[in-house]
Amino acid sequence: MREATLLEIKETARRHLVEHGPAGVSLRAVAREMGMTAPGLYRYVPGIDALLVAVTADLFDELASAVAAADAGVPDHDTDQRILSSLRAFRSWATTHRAEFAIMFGPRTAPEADITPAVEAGRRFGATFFTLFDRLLAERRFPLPDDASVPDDLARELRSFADTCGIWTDHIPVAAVQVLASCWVRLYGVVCMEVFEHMHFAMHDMTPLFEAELFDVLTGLGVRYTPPGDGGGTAARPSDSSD
Amino acid sequence: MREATLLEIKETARRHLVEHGPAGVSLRAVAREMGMTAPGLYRYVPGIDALLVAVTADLFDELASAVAAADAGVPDHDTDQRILSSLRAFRSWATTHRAEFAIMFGPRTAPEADITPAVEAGRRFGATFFTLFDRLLAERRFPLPDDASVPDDLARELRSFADTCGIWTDHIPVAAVQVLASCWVRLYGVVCMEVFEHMHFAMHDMTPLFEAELFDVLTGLGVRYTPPGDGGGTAARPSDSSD
DNA sequence: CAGTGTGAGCTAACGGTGTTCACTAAAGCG
DNA sequence: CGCTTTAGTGAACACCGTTAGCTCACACTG
Repeated sequence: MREATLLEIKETARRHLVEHGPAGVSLRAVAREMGMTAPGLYRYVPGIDALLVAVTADLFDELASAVAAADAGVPDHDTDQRILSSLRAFRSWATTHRAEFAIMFGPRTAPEADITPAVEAGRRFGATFFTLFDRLLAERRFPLPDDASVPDDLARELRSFADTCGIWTDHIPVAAVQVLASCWVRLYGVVCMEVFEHMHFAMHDMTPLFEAELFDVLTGLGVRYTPPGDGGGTAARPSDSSD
Repeated sequence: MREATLLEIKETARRHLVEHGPAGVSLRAVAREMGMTAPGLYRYVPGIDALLVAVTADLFDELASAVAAADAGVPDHDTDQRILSSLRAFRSWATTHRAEFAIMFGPRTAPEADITPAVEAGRRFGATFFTLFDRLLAERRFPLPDDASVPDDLARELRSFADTCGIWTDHIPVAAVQVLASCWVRLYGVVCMEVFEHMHFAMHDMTPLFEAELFDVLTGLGVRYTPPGDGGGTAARPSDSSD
């Protein structure tokens, strides 16, 4: 009953989000479309900001599901392909859900205090990759730099990060956490760039650049890269199969 | 006369931007603060969107100036330090001008057609780094991968990118452009992450992570990294001087 | 069954927004 | 002086978020 209405509110808001952009989501419009009036929505949601946060949280779960589905779509033992598939699913979801991605990964507007549901969902999303990375670590795919080579202040921050994200710091060296952070920053950067269209004036298709970054990142991680449509035979550089 | 008024409008808008966030910029408020009424502003600016775009364009110029100043602050011949200083200036400006950075590098809201002044200014900003990178290239600091190793589709996009940005494609191999793009994506990613505070729940000071990325990127470019406060003596890893 | 809550949803209102239109007043110019 | 251009205003329209007070239907209780 009540749950269903809240769900419908969020769904309507999300539709408005994709159709009119983040600024186009308004309580009044959502209410109108549901055959209600704006004040009625206050029975379900404490305000427009909270509604956006709730929608954002749901989106993180949806993205996590999409990534998990891609992960589950390849044989369990094939770690390489699982990672490849998961990361491509992340980008694919991002590029096909630009407005959603914008409110999830774009600049924050609300004060940090009241976005906890969203960061909670974001953490669940991150966990998808953490477990895959953990497996990579267990398989000792790449030479891990010595923990002593990571400076004290960075180590402190990385430990804090790992703790908060539920990575077992006693099992995993800080150097590994740094590698993880570095890889994530790289992929986040290229996807942000693409979705926010900051290169659109100069580069119309960002796929090759993303694939190149993916190749570099994964190679550095000891993971075998295979080009997008490939069944997994040749470990060539991105799109080299066309040469 | 007229120029001055437009300038005052943009300055007022910018102040509102930093004080109340991107959504807090309103024509009415700007006009009120200037002792005018909102419709009067339409003599100078075709609407709120265009005002934001104009402000964004100015911000790119300001950021470019800040970077250029940092660049000019070190001896001309010291390419390493110039790059280091420029990139740190970029991050420094970003972190001290979060709201401004958000509308410059965050998700786009206006259709691409009418943001040309901003992308024009953005290109001027990029040029600062292009010339430094060009110099690095001329000094043959790092082994350049073979052009044949970059896939066709990526090469096409990179050439388009280089052309639009005014990099002489006949002088510079595509592989170099790829290296440049990769480096930029990395630094953009880490700074975005910091300014948008996507890790703030888990990592409170992003300086060490940025410096670590800077170290990695520059090392890969054959540039000698020196820790922030350092005069330039030891080429240690970030913050290692404290050990 | 009568009475009493309780909660969903409404109307009205306040203050804010972007934008348009018709208008005034002043300045420049032949 | 008369005319044109231009800066700026006031009123209006259509939105927005949010609050306060209200109605009405349902459920529960004596």
